[in-house]
Amino acid sequence: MPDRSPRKDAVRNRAAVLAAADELFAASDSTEEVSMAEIAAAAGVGKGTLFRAFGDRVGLIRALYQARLEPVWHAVEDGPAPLGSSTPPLSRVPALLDAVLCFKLDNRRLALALESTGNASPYEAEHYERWHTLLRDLLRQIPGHAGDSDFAAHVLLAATRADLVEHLAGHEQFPRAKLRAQLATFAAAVLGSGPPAPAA
Amino acid sequence: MPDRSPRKDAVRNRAAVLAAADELFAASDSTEEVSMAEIAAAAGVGKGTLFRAFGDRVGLIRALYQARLEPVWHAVEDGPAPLGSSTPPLSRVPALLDAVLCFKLDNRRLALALESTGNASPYEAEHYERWHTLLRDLLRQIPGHAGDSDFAAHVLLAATRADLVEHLAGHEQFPRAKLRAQLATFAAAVLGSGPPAPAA
DNA sequence: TACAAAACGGACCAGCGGTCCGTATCGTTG
DNA sequence: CAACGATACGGACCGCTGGTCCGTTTTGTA
Repeated sequence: MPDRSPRKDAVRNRAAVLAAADELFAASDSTEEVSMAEIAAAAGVGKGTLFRAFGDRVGLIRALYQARLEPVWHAVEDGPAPLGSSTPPLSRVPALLDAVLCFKLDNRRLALALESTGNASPYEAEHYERWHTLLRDLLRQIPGHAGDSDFAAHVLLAATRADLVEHLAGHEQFPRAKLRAQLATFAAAVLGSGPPAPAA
Repeated sequence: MPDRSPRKDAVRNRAAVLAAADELFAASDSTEEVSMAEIAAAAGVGKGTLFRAFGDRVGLIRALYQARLEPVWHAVEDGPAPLGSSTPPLSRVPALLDAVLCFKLDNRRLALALESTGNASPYEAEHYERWHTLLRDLLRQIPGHAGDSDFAAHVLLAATRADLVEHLAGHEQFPRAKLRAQLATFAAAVLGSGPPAPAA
């Protein structure tokens, strides 16, 4: 019996903090302006509890992010087409990119917070590595695709970066559909290294 | 006489601060760990002086960045081929991207600091807008190029983002030449032709 | 019911970016 | 050269932050 099961109040408080943080982040313009003390107060919990449960600020944000991301990952790993593994690479890649883009659109504040929290590079987070590895391996399987798949995967993912999405969708008021279409077009151009079919 | 010319000690101190900041940033792993007080001390100046000269932290970093960037801009606006405006778009675009990449490689810490300083999105900085506008207009002039030039310009620039460059060149130890070649290949694919021949 | 083990919470801390204002320097004018 | 506004200096000072500590309370088991 190496692990003890966590106590009831601990899990309740953890959930309360998660919920409070989620709400506060969603309500504020920038994540930076929500302090840990505020989150603790909103959750009806002491600061010590908050830090014991999540370690530090990034720990909290990461936990929230992972929770939101989990269903998407599930769809990618076990789900049906076009996200699931039964899809051929040439159509799965755009589907994945679209899913990532939609996720960022739906979780703007959170993604922004995670990708630009102080010092830590988003490229060292393990969820990035998962996306990158998957995408890279798919690109390798596409016959016509020239160039280095590793780098191409990085760039395609960079097209969905939270602050770029925020700039286009938020500051420049691009509608969701337009962004998705542009990303799809761009991905198509990259995938078939020759000139792509005329845009619709 | 709307402007007064600045006092001599003011300009001397400004230069001292700039030099000290430059050195400290270059010496530290992450810009975040260099405090304003340290910079002031290293420059042999009071904190007040520092803040009066640059406004705030981002002001200082931006001033440093602009100073480094100026020669590159000069080469792009008035210089000879392949960066200058006499170059045809199809070969000028890769040259510009390469110049940006090299600049980021040569100024890793600084670029990293500017692109991820706290809250401010790098997409609202005016130097970004200059690059983006130039690149977008060039893309529009390329006949075979399909898709939205505005978005494509964003993505191509995203391929040179400081933290991606840092991840690849620093953490993954990619040699400089490899990165440049990969970016060139990728850009060529986007521009609408197959893989290019040159690989110097 | 007794009693460890685990979790709580908020006073507390060091350090940050940024401000303020009494003092020192500049450079201009007679 | 003297004198005197204007300008810049510098570091004590402020509010606030993320993060820690430890006496107190809750939990669950024997």
